[in-house]
Amino acid sequence: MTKPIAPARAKPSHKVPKPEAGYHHGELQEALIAASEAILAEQGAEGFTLREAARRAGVSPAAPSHHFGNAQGLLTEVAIRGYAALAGALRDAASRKQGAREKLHAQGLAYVEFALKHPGRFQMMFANKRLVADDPRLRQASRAAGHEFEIIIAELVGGTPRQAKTAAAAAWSTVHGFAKLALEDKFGPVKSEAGDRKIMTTLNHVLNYLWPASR
Amino acid sequence: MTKPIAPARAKPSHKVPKPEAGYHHGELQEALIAASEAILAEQGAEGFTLREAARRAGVSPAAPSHHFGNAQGLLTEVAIRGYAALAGALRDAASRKQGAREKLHAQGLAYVEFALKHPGRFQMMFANKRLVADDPRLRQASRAAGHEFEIIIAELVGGTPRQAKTAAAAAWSTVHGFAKLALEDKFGPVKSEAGDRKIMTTLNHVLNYLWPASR
DNA sequence: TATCTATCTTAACACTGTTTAGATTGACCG
DNA sequence: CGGTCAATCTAAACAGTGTTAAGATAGATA
Repeated sequence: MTKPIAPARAKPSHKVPKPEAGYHHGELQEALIAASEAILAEQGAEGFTLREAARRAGVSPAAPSHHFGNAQGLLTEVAIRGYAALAGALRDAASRKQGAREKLHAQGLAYVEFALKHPGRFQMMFANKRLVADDPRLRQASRAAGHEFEIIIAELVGGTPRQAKTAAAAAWSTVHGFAKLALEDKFGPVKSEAGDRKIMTTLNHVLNYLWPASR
Repeated sequence: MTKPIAPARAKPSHKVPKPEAGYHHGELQEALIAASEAILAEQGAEGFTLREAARRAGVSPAAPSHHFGNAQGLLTEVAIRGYAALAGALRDAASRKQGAREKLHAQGLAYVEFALKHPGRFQMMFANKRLVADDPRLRQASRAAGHEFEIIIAELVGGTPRQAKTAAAAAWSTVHGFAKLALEDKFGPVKSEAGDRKIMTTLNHVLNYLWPASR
C-alpha cells in the first residue's frame, strides 16, 4: 500500500546509511521529514513546530537549518511528498474505473478522502505562507497533481484545450472547496468514522449533481 | 473602494479615538478589532499577533485578555464580523439581479471577490483552530452566510429540501474551492489588479460551465 | 597520518501568548 | 460629599518559538 513517494534518487551518494551513529545522525533529512509528518498527523498543521520535529529526530533545534535552511524549507519538502502522494491517489482512483465520468467521479472521492485522512498534511500543502512557495520542485509537484485532473477532464469534455482548462478548474475547485469546508466542520463533525462516512455520501450527491450522467 | 465593513460606527485611527488618553481606553474592544483587521489586511492571516494588535491599540499585551479572554476570542469576534460582511455582500449581489441563475452567478462572483479583496480576513474566518470554533455567535454567523446561498438555490432547483441542500453544498464548495485555490496562486499570481481580473474571468467560465443556462 | 569539510551542539536573541499581582480609574451608594 | 468597589489596565515574569553565530566533532580524503 505504501508506495515510494520520493523520486527514485535516494542517498547522498557516498555512504550507506548507518542506523546507529553517534555525533552524526546519518539520515537526518529523512528523520526530520518523517517527524514532521507525524506531528502533522497528530496535531494538525497548526501544531507543527520546528523544535518539536528536531526533538523527535533526536537533534538540537539548530540542526535542521543545515539541511533545509529553515522551517519553510523542511515543510516544503513535506509538501512536495504530499503532492506526490495525492497525485498517486488520484491516478490510482482513476485507473480503477472505466469511462471518463466514472474516473472523474472516483478522483473526486479520492481527493476528499486524502484530505480527510491526512488533514494536517493537506492543509500544509496549501499554506503557501508556510512554504517556499516559489520552489520549482514544489510548483512542479503541485502542477503534477492538478494534471491528474486535466487528463481525465480532457477525456471527458473533448472541446478546445481552453474549455478543458475551464472544466479542470471547475472540478478541482469543487472537490477542493468541499474538502476545505469539510475540514472546517461546515458539513458536520469530521472526527468520527461515522461523520466521515456521512460527509463522503454528501460529496457523492454533490458530484452527481454537478457531473450528472448526461455530461 | 474600501467600504466600511465594520458597523458604520467608529473611525478608530491608531490612537485615542476618544478624549485624552487616560488610564482607561474607553473603546478598547473596538480598537482591538479594528487593529486586528488592519493587521490581517496588511500582513495576512499568518501575520497576525496579539501583541501587535495591542501595540496598535496603544495598550499592554495583557489588556486584550480582559475583553476577549485570549487571542482566539479576539479573532472570533473579527471572524463574526467577517461573516456578517460576507453575508451582506452575497445578499447585495443577489438583490441586484433578476432570475435565480443570475442571482446565483452574482453570488459566486461576490464570494470570490470578497476573498480576493480581504484575503487575510477570509482565511482567518475559515481557520477554526485559531478561533473559538464552537462559539454560538460564530456558528450562527457562518450559517447565516451559508444561508444566503441556500435561499437562491431553493429558488433555482425547486426539488426536495434534501436536493436543495445538496445543490447549496455544491455551489458553496465550488466558489470556496476556487477562492482558496486562487489565494494560493494556483490560478496565477493574485497580487496585481490584472491578475485579479484574469482570475475573475476564469471564475466566470467555471460558473458558466457548472451552471449553464439550461439548469 | 594530517587535514578538511560536512554535520551537529551550545548559547544567545528577539519574538510570541498567557498568567499573576498590583496600580489606577470611574461609578455607584451611603 | 466621600468611601467603597468593580472594572480596567500595567508591569513583570514564564515557557515557548524560529533563527543565528561560534565552536566542537567525526567521517572522508589526500
